[in-house]
Amino acid sequence: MLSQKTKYALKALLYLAQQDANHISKTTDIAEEANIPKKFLEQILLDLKRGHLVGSKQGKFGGYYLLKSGNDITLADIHRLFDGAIALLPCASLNFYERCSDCKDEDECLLRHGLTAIRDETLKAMQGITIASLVKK
Amino acid sequence: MLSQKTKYALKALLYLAQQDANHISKTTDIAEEANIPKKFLEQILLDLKRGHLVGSKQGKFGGYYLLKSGNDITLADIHRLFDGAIALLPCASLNFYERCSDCKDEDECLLRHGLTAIRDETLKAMQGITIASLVKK
DNA sequence: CTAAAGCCTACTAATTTTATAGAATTAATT
DNA sequence: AATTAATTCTATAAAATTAGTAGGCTTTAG
Repeated sequence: MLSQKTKYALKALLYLAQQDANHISKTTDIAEEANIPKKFLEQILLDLKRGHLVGSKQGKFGGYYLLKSGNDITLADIHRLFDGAIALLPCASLNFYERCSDCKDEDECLLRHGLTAIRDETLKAMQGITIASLVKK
Repeated sequence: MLSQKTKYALKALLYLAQQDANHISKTTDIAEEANIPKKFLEQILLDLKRGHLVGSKQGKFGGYYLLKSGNDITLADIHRLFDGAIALLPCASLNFYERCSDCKDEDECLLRHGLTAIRDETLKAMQGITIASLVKK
């Protein structure tokens, strides 16, 4: 399951994607429209900024806007930014690889292979879902 | 990502699937072979029993054994038993449906549809992985 | 100078996860 | 009947994660 944070991030991105080009959205407006606690959303938008998915303008009349086209922001990107690995085990992850602490011999592990296959399929599916595709509904 | 509990459950089931027919395995043996804390494994095996995936024999020379063929135990089953929903949001779940607390109107939600599609694909993939398929490697 | 916005850090409360402990129960063997 | 070795059950605890809050700082338009 997605964390609240990831869900909120998706909702915020959907909001931004539905605005006119060059429109800048205030945190307050996104929070109200998408029903997200404002202070929590602030942090999420900052994370999205650090992830180079949105840009911001500071000061009065500032706010946030999409940096990339909605077609170029996939569910996989957002999942990785907030919830981390897409694979079911760290040892099967491309971007967040780690050994399992309890694993005696990774090459002999019966789980890894199957879970790597799952990762490939899930990843492909997640890369097929973009902010733009969600807006189109 | 899978929880430790789910991973341990998978490892325990793999162990059981590799034993001779009618063999009964002690918790201690599974724990040692699969590198799982014994007391934690006890609880997991009980959960597997309550989930009707394994059977047990009590008393001296007791232990656990698979109730179903390894072909009939899928990754989806185990995920649902320990980690719950396979869908990314509760509102997109078949077996663990719940409304999102922050959702204004579920029918209008842009997220649900895409996430339902993901669930279908992930579920299909997870149902394709069985204990038997993992053992075959 | 002021108002209104984003930026940043720290903290907190609740929940979940990952175990551990110990007693009760069951069953085979002596 | 006693012993031994196993599962079963309930409670507890420590650690990590999640979700959210608080408050001050910085930036920019007017």
